[in-house]
Amino acid sequence: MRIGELSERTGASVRSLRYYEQQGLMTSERTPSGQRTFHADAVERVRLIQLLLAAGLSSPRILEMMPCIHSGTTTRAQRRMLEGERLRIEERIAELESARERLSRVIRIARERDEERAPAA
Amino acid sequence: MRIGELSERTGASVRSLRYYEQQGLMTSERTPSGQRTFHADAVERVRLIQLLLAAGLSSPRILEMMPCIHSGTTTRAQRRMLEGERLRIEERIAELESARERLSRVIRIARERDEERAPAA
DNA sequence: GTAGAACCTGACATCAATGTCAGGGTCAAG
DNA sequence: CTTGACCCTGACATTGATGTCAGGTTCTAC
Repeated sequence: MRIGELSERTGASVRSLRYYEQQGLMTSERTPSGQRTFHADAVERVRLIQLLLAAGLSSPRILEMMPCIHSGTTTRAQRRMLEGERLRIEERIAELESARERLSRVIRIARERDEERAPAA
Repeated sequence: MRIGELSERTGASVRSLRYYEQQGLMTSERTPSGQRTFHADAVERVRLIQLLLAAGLSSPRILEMMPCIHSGTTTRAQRRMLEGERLRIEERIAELESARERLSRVIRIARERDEERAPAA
C-alpha cells in the first residue's frame, strides 16, 4: 500500500510515517518512480511505534528495542534497558494517578457543595 | 522564605518558581529591594502545581482551576473543565498501561528464553 | 568594607515529534 | 492531454516548561 493508505489505516499522519522511516523504525520499498510501498504488516508496526511513542519512549529507544520485540532474544544490557523503561512508565502512571485523585477530590467536593444548594433527591 | 529555600524545599528550580509566578500560579511579596518572599504555604502550592504540570495540564489550565481547588465552589463550566481534564488523565493512564503491558510481555518472553538457555532451578 | 553567595530581569536555547509550506514529480480517470 | 489527487524532498515553525547566560543588585559573614 502507499503512504496515504497506511496513514488512514493507522491514524498516523503522512508526515509522521516518513519521520518513523527516517528514524529507522520502519522500512519501505520504493516504486521505480520513488514512491514508498508498505507491506500489510506495516500497519501493526506503526501501531506499536505509536504506542511506545505515546508512552514517552524516544525513537532511538524504540529503535533499540525493536529487535528484542521481534526476536524475543535480549542481551543483559537490553533486558536492563527494557526494565528501566517499564519502570519509568510505572512511575509516570503513579504520577498521573496521584493527579487524578487530586482532581477527583476537587470534583467530589464541588459536587457536594452543589447538592447542598440544589438537593438532588 | 526566599526563592532559593523554596526551591530546595520543593525540588522546583528557581527558574521554574519564577515562571510559575509569571504565569499567575503563585504570588509573592517583595522586600524593599525587590527580592521575592514566600509564605510557608507556598511549599504546598508549588507541589500542587508540579503535580498538575506533571499530569500534562497547561499552566493556564492550572490557573483556571486554582479557585476551584481553594474555594471548592465551581460553575457548571468549571465542573465540565475539571471532568474533562480528569478524563484526559485517565486516557493517558490507559495508554501508559497498555504500553507497560506490551513491554512486560517482551520482558517475560526474553526471560523465558534466557531460562531455557540457563535453567534457574 | 569586602568576598562570595544569593537574588533580580531579560533574552536566547533546548527537546522531539509533528505541522506546514514550497516546488516539483506521478498516476488514474475523463 | 488535462485535471485533481497523491506522492516526493527539504526546510522552517511550533509547543511549553525549563536551562542557561549576561549584566547587575543585595545580602551575609568575616
